[in-house]
Amino acid sequence: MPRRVAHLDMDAFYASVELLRYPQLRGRAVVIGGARRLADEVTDPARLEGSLSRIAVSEFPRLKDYTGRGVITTASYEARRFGIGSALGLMKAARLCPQAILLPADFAEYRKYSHAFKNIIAEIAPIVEDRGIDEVYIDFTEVPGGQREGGRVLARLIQKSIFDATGLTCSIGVAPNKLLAKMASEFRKPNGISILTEGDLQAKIWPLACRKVNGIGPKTDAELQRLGIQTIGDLAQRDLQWLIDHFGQKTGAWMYEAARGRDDRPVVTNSQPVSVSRETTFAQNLHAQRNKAELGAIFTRLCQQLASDLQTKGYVGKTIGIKLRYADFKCVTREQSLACHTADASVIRHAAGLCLKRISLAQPLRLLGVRAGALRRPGECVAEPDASAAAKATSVPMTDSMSADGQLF
DNA sequence: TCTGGGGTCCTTTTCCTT
DNA sequence: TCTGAAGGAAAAGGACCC
Repeated sequence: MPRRVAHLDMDAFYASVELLRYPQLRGRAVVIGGARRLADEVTDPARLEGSLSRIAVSEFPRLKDYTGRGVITTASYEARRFGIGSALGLMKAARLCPQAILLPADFAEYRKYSHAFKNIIAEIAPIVEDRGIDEVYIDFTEVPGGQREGGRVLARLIQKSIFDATGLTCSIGVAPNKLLAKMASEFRKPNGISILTEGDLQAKIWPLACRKVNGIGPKTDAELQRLGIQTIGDLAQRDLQWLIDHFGQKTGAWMYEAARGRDDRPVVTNSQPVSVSRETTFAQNLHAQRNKAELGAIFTRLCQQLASDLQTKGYVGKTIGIKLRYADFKCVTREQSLACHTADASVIRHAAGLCLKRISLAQPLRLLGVRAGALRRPGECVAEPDASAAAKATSVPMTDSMSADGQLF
């Protein structure tokens, strides 16, 4: 039986969920962004007493009225026509479409819908791989009807079931593997189905830009273009050794296979997290000396949130790291392994503090983050006889950014 | 004029041990 | 006792994705 893998992508997921809540905004340019201040305005408890659908369109905040840091998380299709899309700065977006309605992101609500649509899929086709809040891979191979019309019949059933239950639309690509299914799901958006077979490679995949391959980002694409490679077909013309010489063993070999539409990764139904982190960008840049108290409070809060996340998810971490972004956007990270796994806020705070002592804090900061890696379930944690890690944790190189009492903030 | 937050994976560098 | 090579683990950084 030929392998059939589907990639399902919800259409403008966050924006669509918001439109279910605010149907009066249908047909309007709506963007969702990191608008902390606006969260209070729109979700004002007094306002929530009435029906959300009765709030007049004129009452919603506009992009042009927003001042502050942040980027667009996502945009409705109407807003996308103005050139607005994910990761665009809010200030720039405001110039492109000042009248666009700006809503704060409500992740709790999106997660609710995410669970709902994934449960619907799992009832129809049990082998489902989670790829974030609005995407999944589905193995159609053994599912009854999964082979009919190359998978179109089953894809149609899933689309309809999701729409009937949630009012949301999605786009589905079905192909011999995940790599091609992912590309196929982009072909017809929104609410489309695309079927790809191995025979479609040259006609439908090779003319596409290399950037369409999931895994080729802006940097790799720029390098490929510099080498005269524009399309996936161009990439397929290069031999294996040439690609390895230019992009390294792993990436080169992967590109070689990808250009030929080959990908044998399975659809993985249960995956364990590798790390958990919390980070925050400050409303204004902060300075280690001038804003010591504020930074210290933020740092402690991040550690507490991280500990709480670990406990909620049922993990303990052994590697604690921090991330710092300076005003010039340069990023540094430091991490260190503990003698034993932990989900304790004070242990995390202490280890993260030691990491921080190894970084120069002369420049103003715009972001601070804390991370826990090498995760295990608490029961799996065993005491380790090796004391070297514990010893290492106390012998941290000092920098001149450390104050006399050993505390930074 | 800007550029979020939460992840994964890979490569390179550094450090430690033998 | 010192030095250097080799290998592995940990750390750092970067690319990429949603």
